[in-house]
Amino acid sequence: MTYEKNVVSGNTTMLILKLLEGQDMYGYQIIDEILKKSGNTFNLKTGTLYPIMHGLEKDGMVTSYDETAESGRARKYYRLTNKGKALLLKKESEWKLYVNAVNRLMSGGEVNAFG
Amino acid sequence: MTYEKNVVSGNTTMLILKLLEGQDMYGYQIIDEILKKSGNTFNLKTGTLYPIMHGLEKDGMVTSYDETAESGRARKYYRLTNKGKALLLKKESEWKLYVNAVNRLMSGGEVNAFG
DNA sequence: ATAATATATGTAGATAATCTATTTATATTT
DNA sequence: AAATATAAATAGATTATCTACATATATTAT
Repeated sequence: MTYEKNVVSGNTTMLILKLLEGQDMYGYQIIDEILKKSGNTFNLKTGTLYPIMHGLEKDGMVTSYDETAESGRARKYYRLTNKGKALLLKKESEWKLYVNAVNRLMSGGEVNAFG
Repeated sequence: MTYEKNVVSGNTTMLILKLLEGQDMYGYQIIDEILKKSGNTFNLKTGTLYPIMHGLEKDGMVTSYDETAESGRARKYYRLTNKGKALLLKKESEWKLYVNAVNRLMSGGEVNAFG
């Protein structure tokens, strides 16, 4: 990551699921999209992404299928399942709670906007 | 943590430094304050806090001194140093960048409020 | 044509943050 | 007197991400 690893930890799966909510994608494309859409902030490594994708597939959160691009390159596309959509909702809600709690702490305990 | 560990990872040090910016505190107090001010969301464990405090002290981010409370209990208070204040600023700025990047991704890439 | 780079998927082992579980000790409550 | 709360601390486990490597094909530069 462009970031200290520790700042980032834990939300990568949520970001991946969110992208797949929009459309099916292959691994390299997910890395590119996350880099672009985050304003060059999240530079996910293949050593991080592929194991996550394999885990998501094993757990039934995504399914995969192979396709050959016009370029001739073989690509493995991932599609979000209903189970994966449910996990995304859960992770979104956890993320919101977490951000709110941090913001409360960072603004001295009152409810107000930090950032 | 009340949270999945992974959602939380990495920002505990920032929260601790932020509390110490307000006043000197001892370990157990930090855990209590973080729990309260986060709305019972961050239930930091002693096995997490004390090693972090020792690391911060070793790195010159905090200094410590012993005091005995009216209750008779021995407490080890921590005080934020200038170096620690600088680290807090850095971590705050990283946190804001991180949240902005996640929000951008979670709202489909446009700049707009998520949560 | 050949070399270098970009695309694409994958694995093994290292690093680091937090957790669980335990230890020690004193104060308070039952 | 026993149980619980406060207070500090450490050892070892778990887990997310990273670095580094491996393999293969397509594109670009020399």
